[in-house]
Amino acid sequence: MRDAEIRELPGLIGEQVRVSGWLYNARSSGKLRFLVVRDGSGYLQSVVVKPQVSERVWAEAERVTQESSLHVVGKVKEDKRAPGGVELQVEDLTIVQLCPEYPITLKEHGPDFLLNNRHLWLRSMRQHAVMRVRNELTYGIREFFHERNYVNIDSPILTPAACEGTSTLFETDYFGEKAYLTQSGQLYLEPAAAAHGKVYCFGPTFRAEKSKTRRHLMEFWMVEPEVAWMRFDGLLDLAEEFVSYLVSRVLDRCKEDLERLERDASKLELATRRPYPRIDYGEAIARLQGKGFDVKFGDDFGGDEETSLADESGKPVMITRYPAAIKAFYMEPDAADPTRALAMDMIAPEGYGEIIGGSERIGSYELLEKRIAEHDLPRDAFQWYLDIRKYGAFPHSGFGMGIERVVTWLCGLQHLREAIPYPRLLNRLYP
RNA sequence: UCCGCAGUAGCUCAAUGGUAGAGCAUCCGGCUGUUAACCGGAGGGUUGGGGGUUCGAGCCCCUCCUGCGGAGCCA
Repeated sequence: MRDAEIRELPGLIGEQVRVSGWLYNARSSGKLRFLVVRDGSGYLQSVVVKPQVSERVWAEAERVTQESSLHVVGKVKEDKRAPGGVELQVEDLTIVQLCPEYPITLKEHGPDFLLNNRHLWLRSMRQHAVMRVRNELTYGIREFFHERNYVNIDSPILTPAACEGTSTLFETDYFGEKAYLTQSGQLYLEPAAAAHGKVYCFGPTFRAEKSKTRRHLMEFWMVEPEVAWMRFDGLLDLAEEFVSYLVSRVLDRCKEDLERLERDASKLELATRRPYPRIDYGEAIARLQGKGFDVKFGDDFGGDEETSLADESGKPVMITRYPAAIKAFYMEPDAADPTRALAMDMIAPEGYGEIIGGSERIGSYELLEKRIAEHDLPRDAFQWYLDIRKYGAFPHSGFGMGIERVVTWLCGLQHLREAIPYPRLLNRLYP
């Protein structure tokens, strides 16, 4: 007899194994009991037949409750009637801990209840599938960059000042000084690009905006590549290659999870095919006006406008060359029209919104100094950032991608809060 | 911060201003192939808090609290 994970069982037909896990669900039919056991690697229908087991084992099978931890021992059997085609003919059953009435049933629950029980909700089949997709995505991100010789540079979480000066920051005490939780690693990445050429950071990001929409979290994860000598066109190519790689990878390796989530994979397959549409900001405004949206040149896009633009092709779309006035201070102006910034947003289809924001960065010391003044930013706090233009200035570009937004899109979720293990939302810091 | 919706059993939801109910979960009983199994029975309620209108309020009015969705802002 050997210990086995449920994932291995199709290769162990006829063998006697012990599986350790939790009771997902139980169904009964008189002298037959079907115990569905999950162990993290899969779900296993275990069949207990009364005349074939001891009285003790039968009694245990009758009293075991949902989410009790247990060991089941038995022979692995092929059976078309079992979900997954494999089941366990139970010979022995040991309850490790009998679980009292479990709050989360297999029926519907509301979001408030589920979020208060997030530590238990993670065990549910859908949440399990989402976390596996997230895991594949984050591993794929690191592999994508590592294979292309990027160096991972971790940016600090505690920072002395606003990175962009716009969003609200979480403030904390740093031995008597004010410190803030980072809202982007980018500014710290640019110096590292001068050291290593191609770099990326990947970590948590904090925004104290009082946003209450399905597209916002107070704490979320962002991956930010930054590349020396890369110009705007190269950035668009990189973003497109990156996203199409990740979608292909998840489609390839998370088939079962996407099926459990009832995600329509054919819609994601569109995003594996390059190129993605690239729409100039001015053209985007014109198209939206043609569809009757009340937008004018100089406006930023709302959720409905983004959805409309991305749904034209069903692929992610890149909106390029935004007016400099509505973008961040560090973005390089377009040489052909300095009122425009070499900025790009990538919008996911099906209403999932902006997943990437990026730009070519300002290369000139004088221009950056001017922009810092125009935005009323404290110059002293940015001296080190200006230094990058003082000591060997170079063109460079980068973008940031929000992990939870991508997970939400890939999994076809309704809310960003399901895409992170422990979501931090407005007025919600538990568990 | 602003706008809208909601709060009834552990959970999801019903209930014309007139005796608070159902499904699931729990407990008891039945069933040798169940697939969120099914069938029968039982227990389970300060209807979010406070105030008001009324013979009578889960329902109408005021207020506060909590949650949800959206705007703004962004990934």
